[in-house]
Amino acid sequence: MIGRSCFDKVIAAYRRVIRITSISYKRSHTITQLNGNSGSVRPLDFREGLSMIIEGTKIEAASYVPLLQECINRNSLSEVKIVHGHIIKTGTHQDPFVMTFLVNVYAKCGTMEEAKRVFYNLPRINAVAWTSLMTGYVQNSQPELAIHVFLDMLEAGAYPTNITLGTAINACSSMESSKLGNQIHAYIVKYRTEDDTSVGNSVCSLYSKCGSLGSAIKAFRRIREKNVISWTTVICACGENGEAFQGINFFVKMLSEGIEPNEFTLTSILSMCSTMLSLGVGLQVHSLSIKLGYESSLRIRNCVMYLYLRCGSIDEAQKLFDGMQRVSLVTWNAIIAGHAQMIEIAKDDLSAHHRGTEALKIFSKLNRSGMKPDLYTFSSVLTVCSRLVALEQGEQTHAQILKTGFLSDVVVGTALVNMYNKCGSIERGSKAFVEMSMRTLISWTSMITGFANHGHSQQALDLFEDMLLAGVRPNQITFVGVLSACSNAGMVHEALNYFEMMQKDYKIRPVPDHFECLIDMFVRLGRLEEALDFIKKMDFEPNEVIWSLLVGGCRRHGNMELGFYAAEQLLKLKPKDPDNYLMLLGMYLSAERWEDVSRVKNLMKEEKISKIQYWSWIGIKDQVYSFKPNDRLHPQSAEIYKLLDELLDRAESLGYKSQECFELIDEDDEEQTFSSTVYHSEKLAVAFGMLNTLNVAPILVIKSTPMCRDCHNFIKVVSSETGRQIIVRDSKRIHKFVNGHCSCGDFGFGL
DNA sequence: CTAGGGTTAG
Repeated sequence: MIGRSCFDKVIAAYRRVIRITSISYKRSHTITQLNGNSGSVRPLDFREGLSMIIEGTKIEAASYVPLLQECINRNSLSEVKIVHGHIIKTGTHQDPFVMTFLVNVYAKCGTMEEAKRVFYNLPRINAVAWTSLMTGYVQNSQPELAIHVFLDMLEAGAYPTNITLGTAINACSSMESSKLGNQIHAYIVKYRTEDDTSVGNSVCSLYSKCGSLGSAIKAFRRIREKNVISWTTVICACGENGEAFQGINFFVKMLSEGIEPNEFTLTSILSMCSTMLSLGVGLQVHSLSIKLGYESSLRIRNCVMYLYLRCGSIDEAQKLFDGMQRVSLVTWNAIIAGHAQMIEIAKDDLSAHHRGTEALKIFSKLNRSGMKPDLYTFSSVLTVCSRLVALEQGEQTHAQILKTGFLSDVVVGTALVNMYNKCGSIERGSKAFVEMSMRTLISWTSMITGFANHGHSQQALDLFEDMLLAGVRPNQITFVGVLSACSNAGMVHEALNYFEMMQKDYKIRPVPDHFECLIDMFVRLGRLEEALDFIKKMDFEPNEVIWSLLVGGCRRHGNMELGFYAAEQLLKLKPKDPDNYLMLLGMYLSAERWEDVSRVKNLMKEEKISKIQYWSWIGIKDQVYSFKPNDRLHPQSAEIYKLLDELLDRAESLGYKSQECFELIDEDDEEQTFSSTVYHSEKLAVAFGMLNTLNVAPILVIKSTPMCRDCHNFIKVVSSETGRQIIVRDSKRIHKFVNGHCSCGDFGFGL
């Protein structure tokens, strides 16, 4: 980074020179045009050219250009060096045109050191050469250096062309320095080159990057002869500034004026369709791009695939992916992220789980393909691991990240912290957090929430105070973590304090999530009247979660009158969460209110509540094993039940009493019946885990519905009897069983 | 001269 005084120097120098040279634009322009004309030399085929070079045959100077161009397309620095060597051998390094082009070539290959060396050895340095070096620095994310070159150029007495000015503006755009940009723009206006197409394009882009769409559109309007780049720039400006719809309008106008979009235009429009989730428009653009001959364009294919993913048509996306012969890393990343995103919105846990394992499969395919994953890949994969509670895969990914050096990236680091926390290892999560060299709001929030979910309330609150001391401003989500920490520990006083702090000090409006934490807290403490008071105080209607918390609390604390009232409210909302139907059925059943039981069942049919699936699953190595209640399909069934019966006996001798717990069982395909069962799916999965993992390894089980009280008691005893850590993540929270205790404080199970 | 597509907390 260079200081502001340097910019002032640039401006001062620029001011000096532009006064003397303002008349000479025309002349510089001709130089460009002359250089742009490569004459009537027959272009060489790449292979032909390269073999001539290897044989040492002399080739014409102008033939080097298409040859080098092909090297760029193939992104092959080694081939560039071969050609460069030949240029020197044949004495063509005296040719200013070829050598200037070589500056571009090295810049495009990302090696600015080489580009600089060629530049300083040029036989003659003209405006095009200066501009090439500047462009190189802008492209390689060193805009400050581009401005330095600009200054050198002016001091050397060279005349900036329109393209030079445009490049200087581009450097300002990358630095997001509207100040310097404005200054240069002022001179552009003064010397009336504003209506020039390439200058105007750059100015339009500058204002878009600086966040003023209005100025960007004005700059666009002032361009006399708008080309496809001008249109693309203004369309992108709309997209970048959250006005995708306006961008589409510009696109339509562009088409009606007979300007043909190119690959850039099409990809920009397609990604805007993705953000707007307008699959229909996007597909029309896709067929337009096929008509225009871009059917095999990888970039357009990536965009269309991403469009499908965003709009939830994952199968279409997968089909497109499978049909692509050539893919880029972005293609892989998009399909992995797409599957990861589908985990959230999947209809049921089993299909969500399927999405996740699919994503991990694609990731290992990517690794086998020889392409190197990057920080985007790793962030997505870690997210998938955390959602699947796939600790082993997460550890492997962690190792791979260490090897490839992406751990220094703050997003990857945050995803890693989150993965360990979600997979039950708060120790490694907090270790990874401490080791981060930089933390964002999201990192802090993730760790606070991690502590809260693991029942480490005090640590969550301490960390929150650290965060404030570090000068990071909490947001709504941070406070959800803080309040849930208070709620889990029953810290009423602290909860109310933080709730007030959030509103008064940080001006954050409470959302339902915040109230849910508070109401949950009062309900757990059996302070049902206070919970009800709080509900009355909210400035929005109580939602499904809030009523269901109240119903659950009333059942637990035996306040049936309030319980039935809350249940009525819940029924009125026609809940979406299958767990709530289960809870209501349980309540009415134990109260022997048969009419209400059938009322709930009818509502379930009416609302098309999918069958409640009591699946549990466990991942061992790369395989995932799933279990239904009383599952006997598994090949190891005999061993599983034998171990389970042994454990039940041992537990009973220690005072564990099996309790009747109800789950809805699928007896035939049509009807769900209510029945009690000892062999709940989580018991089976835990036993299976014991049989198939090392004695020291923690057992990780996921369950699609809340754990019941019986399984919770049983697994507590098992954890102390066997000395194994057992982690069950159910649909509500994480339960970490260690030495007979659960991190949820025994308030976190279902019925 | 446009420089596009993919990531983290709930």
